[in-house]
Amino acid sequence: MSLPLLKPVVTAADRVLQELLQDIVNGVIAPGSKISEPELAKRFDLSRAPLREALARLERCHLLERTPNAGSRVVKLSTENLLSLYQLREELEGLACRLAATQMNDAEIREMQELLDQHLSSQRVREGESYYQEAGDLDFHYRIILGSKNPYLINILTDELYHLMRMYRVQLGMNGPRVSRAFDEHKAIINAIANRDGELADLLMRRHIAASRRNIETKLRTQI
Amino acid sequence: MSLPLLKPVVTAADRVLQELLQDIVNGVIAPGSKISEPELAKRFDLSRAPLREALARLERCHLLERTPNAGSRVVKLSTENLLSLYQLREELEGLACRLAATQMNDAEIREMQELLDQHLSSQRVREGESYYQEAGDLDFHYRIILGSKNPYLINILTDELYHLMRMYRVQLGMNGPRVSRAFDEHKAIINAIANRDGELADLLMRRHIAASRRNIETKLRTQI
DNA sequence: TTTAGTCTGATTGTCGACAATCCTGCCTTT
DNA sequence: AAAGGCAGGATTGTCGACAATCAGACTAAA
Repeated sequence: MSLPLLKPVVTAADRVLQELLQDIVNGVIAPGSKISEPELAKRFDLSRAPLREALARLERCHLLERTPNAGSRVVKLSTENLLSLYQLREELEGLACRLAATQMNDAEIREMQELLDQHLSSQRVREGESYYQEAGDLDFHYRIILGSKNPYLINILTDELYHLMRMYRVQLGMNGPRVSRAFDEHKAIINAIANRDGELADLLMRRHIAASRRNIETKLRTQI
Repeated sequence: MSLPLLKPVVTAADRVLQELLQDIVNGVIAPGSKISEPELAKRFDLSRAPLREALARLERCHLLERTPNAGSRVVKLSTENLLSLYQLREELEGLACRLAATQMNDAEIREMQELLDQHLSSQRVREGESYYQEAGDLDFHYRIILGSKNPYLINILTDELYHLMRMYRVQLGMNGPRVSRAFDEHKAIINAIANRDGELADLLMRRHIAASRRNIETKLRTQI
């Protein structure tokens, strides 16, 4: 269940980035709250230089908003932005599917099919255990994105939009059902890719994401 | 002919960012060459802190590649990457058109139509003067992107991919013809948006960008 | 009472120096 | 002669302090 989404951690800025990322995505640092550089520097016991480096990268992920001479704030979640995010995702992941249908080799496709079967069985065993389901879904999307072999597309989806989407899912409590549905949809998408039918894979992925969007939208309507 | 693509310049990091951006896009700093932080700091007469801030932003634009403890290099131009870039652009600007067709208000659309007429007449006067043509094209695309009203889409196209595309255009000498063609295509796209026909605007924009890609591809084949 | 201005405190931006890491060339060893 | 290890030098990452800027409270005038 390896999600190599995390960049290599070698520098101090990398470490504090990981911690901040987790805290923001999980809502430990509340949306809309102000970021105090001196305070965080003290908390992580390092100077402001690597901290600022980390903040810059968080801004790149749309998790922070920085204004010159005024500091950083954690982004606020809104229905409008969620909609904008999903509009983009439908388009980009659809494109990823179309490209993956021609760019992935047979071994990669077979590996994904096996992976999906694994997820299915493990999911049946641990009914309702949402972590694995979540990780499985992420892994599925992640592999298709990589399969597109388009470096800019990969960068946008896995580096710049991914964590913001996670933030929405986590903070709106998206552990819920829609499990078996999602598995079937994943299976259909992989089959289309295995048949080298990029058009169909594109269409199915758009529907899959649209369904996910509607799911999260209803959740959002009842919560906020 | 205002292209408000440049963020407000208030800090020292902003200034050096602008200079570096220009030098990299124009090839003054050669593609593939290594960036020396001490050297640049001396050249711009400031410390390494704001310089590193600028480098981080250039990395975000895909103009630099940084590896931990090894420094930064200017990206190299390649046919594969150019293709990947245009694949993304077709998809994203197509989406921008579809959204703009419903999101732009009548005043914004009328303004764009007038702007296009201005460009056409000024272009007829200054035949072959490529700067205005270039600026006109950029302005056209820019306004449609903004018209989508999707903040993430806007950020990706105007902040993260825009300068890299400029780099390809400049360094491959894309001043050339394809002027009148482009104007007609622009006109058709705006008309589709004015008719609130997002599907058509999407299609036309994809074709427009595909034509531009083929144009730049032949240029690239003869040059490299 | 409202508004404009000022002053203070805190925060961000920048600086120069130190520590840690990596690359290069040379030397040793097989 | 080739491969591996070992300094030496240079570069990047990090630190603590200073300067510039901003937010908010307070005062004073209309």
